[in-house]
Amino acid sequence: MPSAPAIGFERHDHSACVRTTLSQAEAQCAAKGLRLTPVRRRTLEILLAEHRALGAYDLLAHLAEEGLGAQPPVAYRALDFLVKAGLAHKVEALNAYIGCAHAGADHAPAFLICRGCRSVAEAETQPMQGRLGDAARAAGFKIERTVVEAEGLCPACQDSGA
Amino acid sequence: MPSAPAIGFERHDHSACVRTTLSQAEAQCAAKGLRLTPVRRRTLEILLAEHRALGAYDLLAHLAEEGLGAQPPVAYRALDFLVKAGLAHKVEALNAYIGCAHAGADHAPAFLICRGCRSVAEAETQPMQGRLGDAARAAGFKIERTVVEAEGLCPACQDSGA
DNA sequence: CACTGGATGTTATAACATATCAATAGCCGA
DNA sequence: TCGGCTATTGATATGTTATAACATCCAGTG
Repeated sequence: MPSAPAIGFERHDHSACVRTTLSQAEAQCAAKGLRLTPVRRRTLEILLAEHRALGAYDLLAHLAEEGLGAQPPVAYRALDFLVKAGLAHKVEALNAYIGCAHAGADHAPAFLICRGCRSVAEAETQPMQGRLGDAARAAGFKIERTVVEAEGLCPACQDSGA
Repeated sequence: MPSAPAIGFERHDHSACVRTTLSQAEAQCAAKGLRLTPVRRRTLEILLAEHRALGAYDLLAHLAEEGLGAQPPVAYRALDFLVKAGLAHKVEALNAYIGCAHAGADHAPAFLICRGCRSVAEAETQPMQGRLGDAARAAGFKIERTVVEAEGLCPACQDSGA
């Protein structure tokens, strides 16, 4: 079983990881016959570049600056597309959105959310394992999607005496 | 380690479970020096009686009917109190609130959310166990609160051909 | 070309949540 | 009992997140 550790809180070369992920996204969309249109592509790029959870209206502000649309549906449509395509996720605890750090297969993400700096690290879960899976089996419940999020403090914010 | 299975999707005697939970809540508040005022008590009663996730404004409509206040802050204050006291929970995936099924100690709830009938079952998790705990330890992340929710179909809604 | 389906543009509104300030009620020590 | 503190409530306004509804455009296909 492959392990997918959080890659979240270390510094790294954003511009490189954005480029890589973006080209992977293009390849995937091409392969699946999905259209990564300018708004959608730019939306993903913004999410990846920020590397943190962004509200739909924050995103919309970015898009509006660039003449890519100024009404809420523009942002929500792009986000819906990316989420459905597995290229972004919604962080429910924040009502915010984040670019997927593991572009690729369908997966059940889990998030570590720092309340200090609002950065978010993505890990993987196995939904049917653990307590939630036990409860679902016991109840005869059929899981279609899972939300697994932890709020707390990242190492940096623990140090800076939060 | 005590097991706390979901009690969610079976029929049972609501009025009895509401009464019981409510009197437990009163006892707890008395013990901790918290004030279970009329609005708060009635809010909890409504949540327990519904036995499903209720939006803040749905709740507010109930309260308004009874002359307990008609402005949003009334509902949100009551909900905040109950959530902080561990007597209710917020279901993040629904932006909705539910009475706690295990009135009592601090706990990390997990929810099974039926998209068919919007009923919600509550189970328990152990935050630091499983993948999320692994990821947190690996990242040096300090978990303060967890959100664990599964969306899908309850047995009844699976049968009724959803 | 004409048709079809997805994507976009636009307006409006629904749904969820909080800031702020004034008034009141319960509590506790002097 | 008085005074002062704090929690609670009342009320208005506003901020934030999300979707409904409908028109238009545009690319690919028969």
